[in-house]
Amino acid sequence: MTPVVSEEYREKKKQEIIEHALVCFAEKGFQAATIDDIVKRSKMSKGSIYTYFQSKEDIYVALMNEKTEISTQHLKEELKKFDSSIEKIRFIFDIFKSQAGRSNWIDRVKVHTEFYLHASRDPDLRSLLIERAKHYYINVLVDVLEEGKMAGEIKTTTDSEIAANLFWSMLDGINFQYSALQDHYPYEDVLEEAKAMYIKSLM
Amino acid sequence: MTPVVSEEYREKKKQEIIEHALVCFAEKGFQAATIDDIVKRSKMSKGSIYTYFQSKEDIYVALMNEKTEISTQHLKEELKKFDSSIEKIRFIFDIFKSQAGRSNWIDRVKVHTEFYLHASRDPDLRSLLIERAKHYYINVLVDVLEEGKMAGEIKTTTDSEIAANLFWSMLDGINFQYSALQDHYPYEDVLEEAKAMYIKSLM
Amino acid sequence: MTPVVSEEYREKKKQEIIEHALVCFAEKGFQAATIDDIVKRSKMSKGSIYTYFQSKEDIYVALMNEKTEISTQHLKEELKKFDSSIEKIRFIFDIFKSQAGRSNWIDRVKVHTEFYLHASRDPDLRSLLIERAKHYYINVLVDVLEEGKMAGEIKTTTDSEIAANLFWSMLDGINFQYSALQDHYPYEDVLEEAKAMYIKSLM
Amino acid sequence: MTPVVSEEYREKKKQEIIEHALVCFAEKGFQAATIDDIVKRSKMSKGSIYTYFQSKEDIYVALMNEKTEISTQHLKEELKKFDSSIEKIRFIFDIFKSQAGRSNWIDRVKVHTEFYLHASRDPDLRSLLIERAKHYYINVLVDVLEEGKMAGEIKTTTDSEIAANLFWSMLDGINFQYSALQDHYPYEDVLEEAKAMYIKSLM
DNA sequence: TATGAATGAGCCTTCATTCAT
DNA sequence: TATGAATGAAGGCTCATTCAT
Repeated sequence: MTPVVSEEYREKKKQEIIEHALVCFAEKGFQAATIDDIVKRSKMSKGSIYTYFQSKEDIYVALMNEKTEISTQHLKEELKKFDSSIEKIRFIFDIFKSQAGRSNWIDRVKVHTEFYLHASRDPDLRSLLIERAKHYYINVLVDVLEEGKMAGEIKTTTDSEIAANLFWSMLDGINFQYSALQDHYPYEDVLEEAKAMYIKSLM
Repeated sequence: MTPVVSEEYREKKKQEIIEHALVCFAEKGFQAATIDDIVKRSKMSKGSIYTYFQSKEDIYVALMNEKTEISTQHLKEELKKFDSSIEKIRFIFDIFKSQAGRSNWIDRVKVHTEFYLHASRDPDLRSLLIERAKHYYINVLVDVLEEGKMAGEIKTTTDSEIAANLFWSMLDGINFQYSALQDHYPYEDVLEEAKAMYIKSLM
Repeated sequence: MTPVVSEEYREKKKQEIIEHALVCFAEKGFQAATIDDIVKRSKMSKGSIYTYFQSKEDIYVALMNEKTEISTQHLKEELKKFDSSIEKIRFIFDIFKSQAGRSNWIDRVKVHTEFYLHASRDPDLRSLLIERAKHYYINVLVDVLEEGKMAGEIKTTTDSEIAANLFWSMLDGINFQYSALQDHYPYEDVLEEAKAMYIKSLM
Repeated sequence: MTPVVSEEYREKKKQEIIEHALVCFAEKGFQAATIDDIVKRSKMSKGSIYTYFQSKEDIYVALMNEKTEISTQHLKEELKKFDSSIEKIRFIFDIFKSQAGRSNWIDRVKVHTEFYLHASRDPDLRSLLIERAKHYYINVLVDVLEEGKMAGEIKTTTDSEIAANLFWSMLDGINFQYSALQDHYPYEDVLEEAKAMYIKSLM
């Protein structure tokens, strides 16, 4: 067992690399971004990067596994603060809305989208993706919706699974368009409209 | 001096290359797919491909410029068949639904998504993309919605531009999730749900 | 035996190709110039060019074998017009001087130089080159010099072969510098100076 | 952050590549010589060569910028050793004469000639060439000649610039013929004759 | 651990030449 | 004879990864 300090150091270093890699991948795409790009950005040596990660792909996967504000883990905690299901859903939309100005939000969306594409081509990653989509994102929403049905907030004819899928698909689409069109896309307005529409459809 | 081969022959050849390229790009992604992959698939020679296209990117762009069932040009024509705005919107959802089984629909979506990502990084392509998004897709919907408002089908408080953006974003998101998760994604059900939700929100 | 007319036609065509090829080779160099360049310039088809020449190299060699104003064949005839050896030498310098303005003189020099380089690497061409240098160019001068010695115009201590070599080397060098530096090189003045110097050294 | 390898190491490596490239370029010409040829000769990896040079052309230019025994820099130093202008001129001829046996002299001349041709087609390189020809080679000779005129060694009617151009053109031509014809060319004799002729013309 | 030089497989593209029409 | 599409070998260059220091 290596000492804790060393482990912390490793973690800090990995995190640093991941952050710089995110920008590189967002800027050029995973394939087009080179290790040398990350080297330049992170001001680390090429060898160093390979002490912390086994391959470029490894950095990519680590980057996607990273905790973000919208990770389900974190999301679940946050949602506990609300009693109403509708409020919970409102809250999720608002989290996205609050990302609007964030400097690296578009970067994250781009990398996320590309990673989906990438993973859809790799059997192992694809399984992981499906697993995560199903058991994490979908389930978080399904729980909220079921809860809402029980509480009488949401009409019982709603198919939670379908509705949950629609929920995340819609957000994905909005984020994606935003990441591509940026200033030419009315991100916040569309999110607000989507929120109203989605909630209306549940009631 | 009449050309040895007809213009139609050239067009047929280009189309052939594009079709094989679509599969290759979908399978591996634009970057990872090699000209040799296209050579193998199309059973043409490498040189031949370069007689019809200037570069790999050129094939990519041609592929995206291709007329499809969902091209706005075609869409506008089709929409004229309907009187009601709501019916028009229903129709668009149904076009997508009808793609569900189509062999290369997922390929098309993947390539479309990746192209968006790709274009968002290239100033020239990006301008083209924004132009097209705005003046084609958005406007088609805006026209339908405005028409619906005039006809009293759609509530006048609707902001057509926002609603139009939401419409296409939602479809993009649904298609994207479908292309990534495939059998694990209830494409048709989600589309049906989205249709109901969207229409409800307009009334 | 094909009819004479057809042979003339072939010759005319070949000549045409050669002329366009000269410009292409001069502009880009033999290697960098492509058959397509010649196609574009000559407005013939690629296939046509290959009916008259077996290969790019073939055009190159034909181009070098072409009769020019400075070809020894032609030169010998011209020199007969002069009685004095010194006058003959003067005349040769003046031929070069008269090329100064000629539109394609620099092209010819460039192609000539490059062909020398090229031929020096190909055993067959190299033999041809040596043969031609020796038995043609050198001998023309040697004859003139020997004649001059006999006539008492040129001092008998002159080694004709060395002097002949020096003569052509000097001209080669002057032409070469001119072709490279063009307007920045005082071609005519240098030729005049060289003429004076060379003649002085013979007497 | 000290570099892992010293600057001298890098310089040594570059030099090594240049030396092998010289042979390759001389053997086949710049265009025909491939990076793989240099790889084979130098026994380095392809990637390695690209760590030290940006492109094939880059190696070519570096090769031409290299210090040689006949570089003006070096020449100027050497010429200081002589008081008499005539002696200086003699000395330059003798330097060339001393190259006669040198293993890579012919290679150098070939590459030099081809580079001139090459540079005459590239605007940037052409400017460099003209600059260098004028301000270096020509000026070295002009200085010697002017000095000689002042000292009464050289007749004052001589136009130094013309004479200087003739000087280098003549040497270029002699070297070029030698490089092409090799054993079939009486290099040393021609140089000796040229020396006598040139000096005689100055007095 | 840190560094960056070394490696070489792999890719896009070019182009001389062939050949069916 | 004329045309230009088809061919595929070959070449310059990149870049993920390794490894000696």
